[in-house]
Amino acid sequence: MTLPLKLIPNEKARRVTFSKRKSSLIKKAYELSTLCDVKVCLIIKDSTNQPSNNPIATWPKDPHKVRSLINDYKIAKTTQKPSSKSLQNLTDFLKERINKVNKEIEKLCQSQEKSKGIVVGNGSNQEKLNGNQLCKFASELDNKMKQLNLRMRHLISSHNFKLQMLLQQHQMISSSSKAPLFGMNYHNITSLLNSNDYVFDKYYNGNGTNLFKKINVINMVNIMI
Amino acid sequence: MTLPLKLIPNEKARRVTFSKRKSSLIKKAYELSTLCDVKVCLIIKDSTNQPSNNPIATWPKDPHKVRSLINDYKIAKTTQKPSSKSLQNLTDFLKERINKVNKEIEKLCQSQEKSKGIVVGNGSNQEKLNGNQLCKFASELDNKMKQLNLRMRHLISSHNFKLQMLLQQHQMISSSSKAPLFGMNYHNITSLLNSNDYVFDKYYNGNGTNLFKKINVINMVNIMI
DNA sequence: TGTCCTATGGTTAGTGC
DNA sequence: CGCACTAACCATAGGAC
Repeated sequence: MTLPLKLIPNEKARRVTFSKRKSSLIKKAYELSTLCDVKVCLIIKDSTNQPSNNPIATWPKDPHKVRSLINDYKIAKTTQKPSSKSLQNLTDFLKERINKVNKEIEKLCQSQEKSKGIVVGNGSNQEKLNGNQLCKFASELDNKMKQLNLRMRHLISSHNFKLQMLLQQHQMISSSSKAPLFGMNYHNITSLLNSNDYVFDKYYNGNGTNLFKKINVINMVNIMI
Repeated sequence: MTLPLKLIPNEKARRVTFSKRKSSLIKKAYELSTLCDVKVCLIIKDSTNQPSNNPIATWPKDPHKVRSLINDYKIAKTTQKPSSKSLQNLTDFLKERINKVNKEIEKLCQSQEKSKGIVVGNGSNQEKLNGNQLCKFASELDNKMKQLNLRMRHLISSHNFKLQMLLQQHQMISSSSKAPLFGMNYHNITSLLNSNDYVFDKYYNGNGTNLFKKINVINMVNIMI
């Protein structure tokens, strides 16, 4: 009957159709995965559903498999861009990337300045905040943390990629470990890795209990860029 | 013709089938999303493909939409468990969560100890690493960073959730902002937020240039748990 | 690789219970 | 709400190009 490809107006019909088509879609995903030996992940969020039920269905149901494919996707996303640009020159590429990151930081900072949050921590009117303001502050804080989280992920993957490029380039240039790369020798790099809070010695020597107390990845990235 | 639901042995037939069924699956995902106004995300990884092409296809193609739904999924995953446990007591819930996090940390640390990395940073044999060893080290580092990244995301979202719970609980108990919550008053919380490297005053007062140099979220989380 | 074609079988909107 | 049914529609394996 070739129903038009737009939102089904009748709510009941829509829910029935959703249920049926969701099953079929999951079945098809399973078939594709089985027949062709590929990893498939399906995430369906039904925001109209009552919030008591879990509004997000996935295939596969196993969260580990979902997480695994999401990681694959993210890794592919961060590593595919350089190849598309024919990888002209490593320094040019890094410069470009640094510019991009700096612009993003600038943009983010400006958008932060525009949004007026509740002023806290300057020591004068902290005690005047009431419960409602506290909640508002919590919400604000939550948003900021999410933004920072995204930012950190980006910086971390950016840093990982750059470090790997540096070291691979280093290997290509010379088999001797003493050859300088971009003005840094191996000692510089290891110093960098061990600088400040980034304690790799404890980490690799098996004493991992203080692992998460000392890590300040942001500082590393700031040194790198 | 009811082909059996198992891997298609013929490679060419498999690729053809994969291509056809992938299109159909994407079409179905699009139809479901349009007809029923739900967010759908499809990730397909074809590992058999040659690595030159991007082996991961998604629907929608827009990475922002993919990222958005992935975030929705992660949020739902972290917040769905308490509701299933009827949210008995907040402190019990937090204790349980703390135990869980600690166990995960322990597990992670143990798995770290088992995998033998190249020993760096102890100052004795750094200079003896050659180019190959450097690359190996870079690869190791990359893996560790990925794990740390995952870990940090988890701790951050965990922290966000707990803080929000605390503040909402605080509002429920009393409209006065001076009521203590779990032995902490409002001043404690703001002190906590402003402690160490977490400089919210600069952040909120618009001087955001040093924003990313000072943040040490891990310390915050360690204080909270 | 992609497209077209076709017979076959699977999917689905609508209906009834 | 879920299940069963059915006619119409669609997906798809296989083949050809």
